[in-house]
Amino acid sequence: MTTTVADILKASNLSITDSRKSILELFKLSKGALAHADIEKKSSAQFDRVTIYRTLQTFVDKGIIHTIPTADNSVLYALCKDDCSAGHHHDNHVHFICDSCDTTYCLDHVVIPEIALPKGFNQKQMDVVVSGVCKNCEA
Amino acid sequence: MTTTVADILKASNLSITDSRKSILELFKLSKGALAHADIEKKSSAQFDRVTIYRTLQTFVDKGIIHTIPTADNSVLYALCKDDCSAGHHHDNHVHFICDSCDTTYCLDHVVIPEIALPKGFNQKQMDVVVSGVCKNCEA
DNA sequence: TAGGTTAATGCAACAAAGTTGCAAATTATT
DNA sequence: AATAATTTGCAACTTTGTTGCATTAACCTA
Repeated sequence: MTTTVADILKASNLSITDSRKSILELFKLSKGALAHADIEKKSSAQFDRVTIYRTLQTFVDKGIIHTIPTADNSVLYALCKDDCSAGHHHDNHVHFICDSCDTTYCLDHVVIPEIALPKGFNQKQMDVVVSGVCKNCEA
Repeated sequence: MTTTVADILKASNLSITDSRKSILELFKLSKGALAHADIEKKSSAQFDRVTIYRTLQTFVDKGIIHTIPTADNSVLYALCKDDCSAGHHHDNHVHFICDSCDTTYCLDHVVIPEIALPKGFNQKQMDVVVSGVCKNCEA
């Protein structure tokens, strides 16, 4: 039942390499969105900048992660959830980014009300990114 | 009721300068979102790159324009509606990005309800980005 | 499991995007 | 009109992302 990162890579016909395993592991552990900078920090100079860029791009292409655009022009990456395709459209991520410590939180329990789009607009995914000060930095 | 660009600047306590007038004029003429590059082009090397950056930043700070997230991680700027004031961006409308044509829409009339964050989380800004298929691509 | 093939990595160099300090020029104030 | 306060432009720099190519690691077949 436990899907290993290797399984995910295999399922996408990707070679199983150290960098891919590590980076994918990071996503599984953080359970939230990550910026490119986060990954560079957390993998502690283990991999080349270029490798990380290419790995992220590969994951996006294969549908393992997706990008979240934000207004401040930073890109976030998050794991695509399986139940997304299963019709269970609760892919409504709420991510909170702390301006102070730069941590990204995945606020799973925060519910977003349905949003009524104008006619003709077909919603596939919704990303909500809130920024401010988190509970740890709110001294 | 013709509000000149000078009026807008004055209302925000900004000095009336050539660059600010020209750039603000561009927004009024285009009646849509502009990228930094657009402004550099359209003002035909009239102003320094840095001046444009700073002017846009000033406008954002004063609530004259706001940034729009896009799928390809470029920043777009658009005029705020009248009820935007400095510091108090009533800019909580939804942005819709079409997966098919990559166009970003400002859905001005779709208002986002307040979202209750967990204790200790202090909200400063919120971006809601919906992606899917827009009315033009929905053939 | 050894050996050849394919794919991924790391390096270097580059390109683009954005920032900062400071002197010169412009705008506002009296 | 003269002075004070902003704003601009320049230069240098940082950050972010990209590309080509040689090296290395992963995969596949026998």
